[in-house]
Amino acid sequence: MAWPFFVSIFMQSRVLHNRHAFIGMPFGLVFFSSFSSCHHSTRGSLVNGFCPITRRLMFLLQDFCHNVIRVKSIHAQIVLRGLVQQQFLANRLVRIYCNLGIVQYACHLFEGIPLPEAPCDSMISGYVRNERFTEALNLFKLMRSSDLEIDSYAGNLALKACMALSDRETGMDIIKFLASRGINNKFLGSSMITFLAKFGDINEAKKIFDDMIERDVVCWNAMISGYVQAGKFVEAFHLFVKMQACGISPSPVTLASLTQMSEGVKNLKLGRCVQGYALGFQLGDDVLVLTSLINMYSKLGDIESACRIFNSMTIRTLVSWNAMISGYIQNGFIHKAFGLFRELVKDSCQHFDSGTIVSLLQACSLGVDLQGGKVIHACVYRMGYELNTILTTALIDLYLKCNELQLALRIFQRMQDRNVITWTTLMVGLAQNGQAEEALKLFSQMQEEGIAANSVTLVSLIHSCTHLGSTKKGMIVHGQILRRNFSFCSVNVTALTDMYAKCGKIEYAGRVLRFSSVQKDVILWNSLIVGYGMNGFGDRALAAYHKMIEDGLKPDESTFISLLTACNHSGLVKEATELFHSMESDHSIMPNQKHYACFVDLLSRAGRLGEAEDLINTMPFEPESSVFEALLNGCLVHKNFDLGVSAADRLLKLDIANPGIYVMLSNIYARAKKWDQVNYVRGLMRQRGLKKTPGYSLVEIGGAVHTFFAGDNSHHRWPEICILLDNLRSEVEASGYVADTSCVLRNVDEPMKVKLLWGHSERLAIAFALLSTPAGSTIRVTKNLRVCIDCHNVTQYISQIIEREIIVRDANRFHHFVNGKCSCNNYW
DNA sequence: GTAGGGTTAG
Repeated sequence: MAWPFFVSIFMQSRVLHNRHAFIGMPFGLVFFSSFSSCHHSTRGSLVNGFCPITRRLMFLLQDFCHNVIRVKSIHAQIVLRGLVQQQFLANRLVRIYCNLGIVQYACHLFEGIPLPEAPCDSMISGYVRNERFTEALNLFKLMRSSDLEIDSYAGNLALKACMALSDRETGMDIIKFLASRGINNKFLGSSMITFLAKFGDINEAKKIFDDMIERDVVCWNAMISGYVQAGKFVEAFHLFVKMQACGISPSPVTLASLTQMSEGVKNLKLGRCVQGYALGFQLGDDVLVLTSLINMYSKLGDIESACRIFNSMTIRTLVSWNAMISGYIQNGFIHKAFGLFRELVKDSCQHFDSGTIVSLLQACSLGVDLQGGKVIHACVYRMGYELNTILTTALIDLYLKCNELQLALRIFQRMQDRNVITWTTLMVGLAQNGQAEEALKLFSQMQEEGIAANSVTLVSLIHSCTHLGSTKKGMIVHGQILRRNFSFCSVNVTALTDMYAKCGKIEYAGRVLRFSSVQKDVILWNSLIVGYGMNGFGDRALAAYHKMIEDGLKPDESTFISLLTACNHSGLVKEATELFHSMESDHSIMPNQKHYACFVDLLSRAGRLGEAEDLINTMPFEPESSVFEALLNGCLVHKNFDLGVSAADRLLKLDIANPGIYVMLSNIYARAKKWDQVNYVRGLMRQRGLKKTPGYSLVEIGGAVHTFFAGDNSHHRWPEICILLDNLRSEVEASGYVADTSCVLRNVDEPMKVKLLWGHSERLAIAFALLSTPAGSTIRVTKNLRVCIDCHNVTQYISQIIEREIIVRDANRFHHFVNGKCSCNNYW
């Protein structure tokens, strides 16, 4: 609705611009020439020299700079009066649009003005403010190549853009360029310190800091903050002390850095000390300090202190309100957050900005509150904020979290101005809604539009590849990570390790780790342990655990989940029992519900149902449904009817809406051939509106992922698949395979059971892979549920007959079939 | 309207 309006303004501005050139607008030209010849610092005094209309427009812009609709109408007046060429007005408009987060308006306005007079500085600042760093750098390059006047202002902003883009090279180039122009003031010094600190060159930064002849409080702050960002809290604190010894008193910014430090070390006591310092330095009522304290307290979970500070504040900025609102949200007080918002708007009659709305939208996302989100969405439109990229991205995120895919896509398609984060949000959301393939397609589309992926984008893409079981696509993303220099980032390396391990290429996972210089943290080790476990290498998982301890790292709760699962898959009951007991005695980690569920799963799969039951009865807290689920599953495998039924009974009291329980219970009855009970349980499921998750298998051929459901004849090569499966069936039967129909838990005759087995999705996927890949190549299939015992048997035979390696990843482990055998040894 | 800094989307 607002976009065509702007286009019309834009068109007019171009027309006027041309007219301007020929006819000349008296006021515009007079003031324009007086501006271009005068020095920056004298501009302010000229404001009063403007004609009354210009002056009035300028004041109006100032007064209504937060109201998009009013700004647009003032903009229209400026255009109609032919004043758009006036540098002062254009400058202010560009700045206001950028502040409102509507960069494209500013951009069009900017492009309509010939370069020498264009408000380059404001535009560069607007780009940086809106995180459009590439555009900022491009403009800076343009300024350089057009030989425009460049001072430390634009230079510093360009340097900031380089920091955000992790582009060290360009940054160093800019520093050299500024030096060659003789620009070397304290502004640049501080920026350089920040720049080098951001790139981990904290020692280089310290050198510059030490070499500076005159150091003001800003320089000290830059250095202290550099240390805080680098996690060097001791050095930061020493510098803080030294600064005072040099006779420089801390500024509000210094104290803000110190509160961040308390946040970094997660030390509430230190935070309280900083608050004490603030009082000592007469900064106890500074907005900046108090706001950062609110932030620190709410991040550390002390919402009462945050609240107390907020209530005591005599002056509050919008940022303070936003910090408090977001603090409430982070601590789960959603209603209080909305209450505060109401207070802000109604009682205090203050304006709110996109930041406020973003926090509220986040609250809706967390609580999956679609209704609340829609109200805010309407509000966004009423305020004219629909073109703000951050806000719209938050809306897309909300709709995706509420599973409203269509709404999210519609907003995305209508968006004029999409950045990396917008694209990434959509990719993550699609993957979470089970559309990983769409997410990957979106990546190519994003690249076509010339938007560069960042580290978060790449991590989300790797997750999608993992989900699809596609190493081919994963390797393309891996290439991007190497090319874009993200291989030092432990999150990326962890995602890669996880992807290779979960796609059955455990040797690649090991190689990624060997060749990366990344500092291994617990999460990275955990992902490797999970990988080994899933691939059936319980011994290697244990070895990795011991190596990790040797390296001096402390295992965490997930380490033990990964280890217990690994032992479970490899049948290492003794080792698991030892680990489970060592948790508390050696590492002071109390086993939680998940640990108990894992251990019960392991015991009951190993047939030690009595021990599992005893363990549950001696648990120090009430067991959750996951614990009984593990026991129930064990009962199903080991055909313990009575214990199974009683476990299901307790389970249904805890979790009545979990379809998995009904399926397991009906399977237990089916095993005992109690078909009446089976029908009763199935009827109960239907009655309660619960649906069983359908099983499916995926196979990737030439970059395309093919999905098969059981008995699914919709694939375009279905006739060939049928023929191939028939042939395979006679061959495996000739080799001695006998169908094990125990897993077909339906009341049908034997031949029908066998027929159903041959329709299982993994067999269809394997047959299709055989049709579409060259002889001798490895076949990889991914299944969402567990592979059944008969499919497991038959795949062993198939691997022998066709002389191929077949890798099947199911819901929780890997099966490598080679020469008629499976790596997992034991199918439970 | 320049550096250091408090809130906000992945």
